Amino acid sequence: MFVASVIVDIPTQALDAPYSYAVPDDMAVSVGCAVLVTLGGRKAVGYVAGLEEASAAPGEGTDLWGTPLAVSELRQVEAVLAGPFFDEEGAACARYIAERYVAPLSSCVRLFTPPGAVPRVVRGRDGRWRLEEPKIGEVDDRWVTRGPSFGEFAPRKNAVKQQQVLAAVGAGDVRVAELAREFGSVSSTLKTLGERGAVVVERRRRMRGVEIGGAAFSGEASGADDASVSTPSVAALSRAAVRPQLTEGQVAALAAIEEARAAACGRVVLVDGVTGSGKTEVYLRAIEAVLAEGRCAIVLVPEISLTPQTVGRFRSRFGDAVAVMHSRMSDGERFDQWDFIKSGAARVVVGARSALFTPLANVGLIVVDEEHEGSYKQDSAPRYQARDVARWMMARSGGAVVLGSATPSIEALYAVAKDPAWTSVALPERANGRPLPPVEVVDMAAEFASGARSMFSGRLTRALAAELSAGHKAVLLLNQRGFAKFLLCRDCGFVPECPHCATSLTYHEEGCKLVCHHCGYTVAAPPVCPECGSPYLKKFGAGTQRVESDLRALLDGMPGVGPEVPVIRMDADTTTAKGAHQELLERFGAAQAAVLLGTQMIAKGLDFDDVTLVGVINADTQLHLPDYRASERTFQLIEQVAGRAGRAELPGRVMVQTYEADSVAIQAAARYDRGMFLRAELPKRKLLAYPPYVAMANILVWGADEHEVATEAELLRAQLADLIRDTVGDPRWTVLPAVPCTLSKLRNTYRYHVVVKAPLGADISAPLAHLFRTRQTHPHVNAAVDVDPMDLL
DNA sequence: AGCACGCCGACT
DNA sequence: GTCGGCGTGCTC
Repeated sequence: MFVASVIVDIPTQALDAPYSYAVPDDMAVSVGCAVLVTLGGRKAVGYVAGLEEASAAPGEGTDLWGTPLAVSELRQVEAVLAGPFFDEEGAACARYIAERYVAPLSSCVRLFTPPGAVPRVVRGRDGRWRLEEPKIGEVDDRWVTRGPSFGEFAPRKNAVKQQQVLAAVGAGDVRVAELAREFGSVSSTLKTLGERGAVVVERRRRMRGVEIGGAAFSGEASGADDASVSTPSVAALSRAAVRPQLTEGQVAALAAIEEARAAACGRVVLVDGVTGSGKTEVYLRAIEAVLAEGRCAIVLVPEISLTPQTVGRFRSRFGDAVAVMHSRMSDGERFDQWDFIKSGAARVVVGARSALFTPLANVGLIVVDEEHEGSYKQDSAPRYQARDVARWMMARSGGAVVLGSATPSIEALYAVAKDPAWTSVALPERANGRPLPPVEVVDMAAEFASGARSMFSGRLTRALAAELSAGHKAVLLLNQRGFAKFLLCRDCGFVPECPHCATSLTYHEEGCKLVCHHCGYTVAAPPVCPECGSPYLKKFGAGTQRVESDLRALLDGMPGVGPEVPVIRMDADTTTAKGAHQELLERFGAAQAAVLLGTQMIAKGLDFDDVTLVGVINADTQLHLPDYRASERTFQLIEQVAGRAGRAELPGRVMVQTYEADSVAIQAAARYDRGMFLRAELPKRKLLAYPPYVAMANILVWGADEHEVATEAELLRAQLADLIRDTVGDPRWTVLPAVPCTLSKLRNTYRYHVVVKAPLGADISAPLAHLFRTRQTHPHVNAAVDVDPMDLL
């Protein structure tokens, strides 16, 4: 008799612990399976997190918390519904994430299941509980192949369709759907041919989002240099594609990675390489070595840089052994990739943070590219940091972690300095030997003082003219945060705000509307001030649309440039459609001289040889965000965007327009001087007790009634302070007062927060987990913990 | 979350 | 004397 620890899939704090169920002897259950159980008076889906032989002490078992239970009194697992989705290691990982990030166990377990592939328990209109079939499953295509008498069968002269079909099949297997598309209805033709034995129609598993026989990336229009590779065998890997000569730095990086892998204890190698230094080639070689040992590898990439080009680089080296996993894929596509990985045919998974949880066996290396990126932190429960989970996984399974970045996070740099398990290797030079482009800082305050009113400084204008007239390309970054256009009454200072969020509304030229960028609330722009009736409502700031039209006007009047030079705008508005992102980039790539104007999304990953000028229109807008990471982000942004210029033969240049020309973040970025930045930033962090010098957590409290929210936040603060005093008793722990968040109101909910700090290395999660497990939940006010928060907004 | 158990007011 | 309001509390 076995006892199963089941995590019930009901998202409630009160049920968020494993429950024990007896497994009938004739039932085949393994860890990771979805099962049907009865809980209270209802049926529920649960996941098996552990299996134990009914204990030696007769009639007794224990749950994961050690509570003894009489086996004879346990309810039975009623059915196995699906899976297994994970193994013992996966179950341990879910438990780790639940504890570390103070998240519901059920939400952590769900990380491992492909969405839509598990049946759900729902209540019918008759009030009864019943099982609803999964919406997602495998799909088949019908294929036509040559039959035993394919060669002999000769259709009659007037049987045109038969001839067409036979010709098509002769060139290779085809799908029935494809034949039908080309030749119209083919069902009777296929029936006849099938009866004669000329063809055979069979069902084959279809892999959604993957073109047949090839390795094209799905979800986007096919990439410019799409992989045309279909060599699956790992034996063939070493002879695949172009293998460039390695630089000295790359050789050193590989050696460090090999050493870390040999140690087999979750060591971390930070590949600290400037843009274009060939970090990807290092990853590829390291993965080759991992595969040669019979182990597998995961490559994590930030959501936005997961493009066909990125995937193509891995496919061209590892062929069909590459699986892809990211959030823009449909549930069907994810299911197919998940199943493909489960089958054991995939050896490398490339994907966003969720790729950590695919059923890839025997992972020996996890690469986290652009390690500093914020998208590795999930912003809903479980709020895990993929970089840190990767490290936990590799420590458990005896693998290694490779972090790559041109602008490593301060946390990573600190760990390299302090933790012997971390090493770093610098790739200080671009692989092609080109120098990094010089960065000029343009002091916009000085420009303004000298009478210039354009958002394009004289120097940027001259640089644009020079580069574009020479047939080169330019990339202009508009740092939208805090720069969007808003209305301001010159008489009373009134700024229209969103009624649901504590933010000013953004003015949109198109349709003369005011739009909230958080909740989408839209109103017509008022002709006069709603507060005082003044007609002097001034439009402040500049959105991408306005910058685009100003830039257009500027280029049109520019000698040697003119209207033929396209301006391609890339922001949230122009990239909503599926594939629009890719299409815009292709247009930019195909053009002669052109300007790409965009928001943050253009800062990384794009790689065009003929970009010679990068301009940052407004470098300092996010410098003013009230967040402790503001300087770090500004520094990183400038360094990243500068790397877009001069990647090939043509030399590049970078211009950074700013009103804070003297700020350290900007000056240091302009000199590519990380040391200078850190020497200014680290003492501030230390003095104010921010990471990397402390462990930090943020308790978010939100609800519809501001007073209730404030009261609950204060209650939590007091409870936590007491708990820490009683259980930890370390005066270095601090619980800051409950205060409104910077975004104090969002989508009609009021938001407060409580910041907790603990000494480095302390288990900051423990008291938080204890508090959240035992506290009485408030009926109208929600609370959530964010451990290692990315920001405190 | 959902359901039972439970202890007080208006109905057959 | 019973039906039913929804206020705590438990669910392997």
